Amino acid sequence: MSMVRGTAPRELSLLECALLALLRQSPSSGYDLRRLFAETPFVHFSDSPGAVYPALRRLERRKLVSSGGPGGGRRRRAMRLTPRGAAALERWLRTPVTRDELTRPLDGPMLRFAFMEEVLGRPACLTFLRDYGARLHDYVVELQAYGAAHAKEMSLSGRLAFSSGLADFKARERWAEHARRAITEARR
Amino acid sequence: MSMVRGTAPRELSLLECALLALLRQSPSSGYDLRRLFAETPFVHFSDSPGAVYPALRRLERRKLVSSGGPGGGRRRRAMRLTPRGAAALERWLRTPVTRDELTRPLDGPMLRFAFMEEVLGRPACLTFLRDYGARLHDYVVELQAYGAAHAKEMSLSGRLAFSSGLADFKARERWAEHARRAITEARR
DNA sequence: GGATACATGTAAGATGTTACATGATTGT
DNA sequence: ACAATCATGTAACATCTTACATGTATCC
Repeated sequence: MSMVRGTAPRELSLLECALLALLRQSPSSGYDLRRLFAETPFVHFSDSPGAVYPALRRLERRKLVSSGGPGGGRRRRAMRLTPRGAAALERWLRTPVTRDELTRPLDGPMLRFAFMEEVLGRPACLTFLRDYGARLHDYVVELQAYGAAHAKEMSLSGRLAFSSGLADFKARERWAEHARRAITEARR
Repeated sequence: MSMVRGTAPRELSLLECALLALLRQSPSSGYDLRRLFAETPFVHFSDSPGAVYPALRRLERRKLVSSGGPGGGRRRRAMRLTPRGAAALERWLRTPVTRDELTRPLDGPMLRFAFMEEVLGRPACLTFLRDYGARLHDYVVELQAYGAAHAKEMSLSGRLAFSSGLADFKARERWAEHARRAITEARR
């Protein structure tokens, strides 16, 4: 029963929206998009075939993207935006920000840390923070290398979004250092 | 290779790990946990019954949590950690941080912004950033109020994790301001 | 006894994961 | 012809979402 979803202009998933945006930049095959997701540390989506190909078929079914022909066999099929797809992309981009979009679940490391003191004690927290900080540093270096190599190809807003992600990780690296001091200096 | 998922010590989901940690703090019913998720802006998981109750049943099936009796009817069933559950919690907390745990998908607003200039142009970016900044500010205020009210009940590592989340949103608010200046001052 | 809040759960559907299957193209 | 790589897709499974169904306790 119930209907509701399954009929009308069901909302697009983030992955589907990202695919629309990427296809607007240049027509691409599912394989191209998977490689992009696998190689780009920035636009981070799954490169698994079971995610990308079904998403493309959903967009095609809604006539938001299309390849030229029906594409039999297993030949490469570059998809491109249709006018309806371009309109859907614009609508999505104009969506105002809601509070719910801001709230994100804690990531794994931070969730572990939040419960760590009570279960493992402060020495374990210090060990964890040293490890976490080192990984964050590695990743910041990796991101900076990517940014240096690819900034030229990005739009201004793309570069700014990238710099926001980079700043997030740098800030968290500083936080890890701060947290170590706070734990070291805490009495009791 | 292989590993076959579906047989052995399948990995616990983040939600399941969070449930273990919360049940260690105090035995709770599914309803308690749902309310906690609904009311806490910090440990952000879904409060939907279709997520929480099945997760508890999975943990119970693995003998990581248990209520006293079989709990017939629809009476309240407070679940608590078993020794196995406590061991699983400790194992999870000791998991070292991997690179994959650091990479997170862009959230909705930032993903939209990354593609915005090319499709909608710079004036739309400025409008978006003003809106985004205002929402971020509202949320920072909300988080600070929560922190002021609940810091006393948190452990040191819990407070530090909370402060990390708060710092993330403050940093993004500053970023939005920076991005507006960068776009305003950009030539062309 | 009846309303309301408490409390647990299921059903249908969407999406994502990993592992596998298979067709097409290219280089030797 | 054969192998390697490119390219698309499916199958089985797990989890989460929304909407619904149902039982229990409490208050008047």
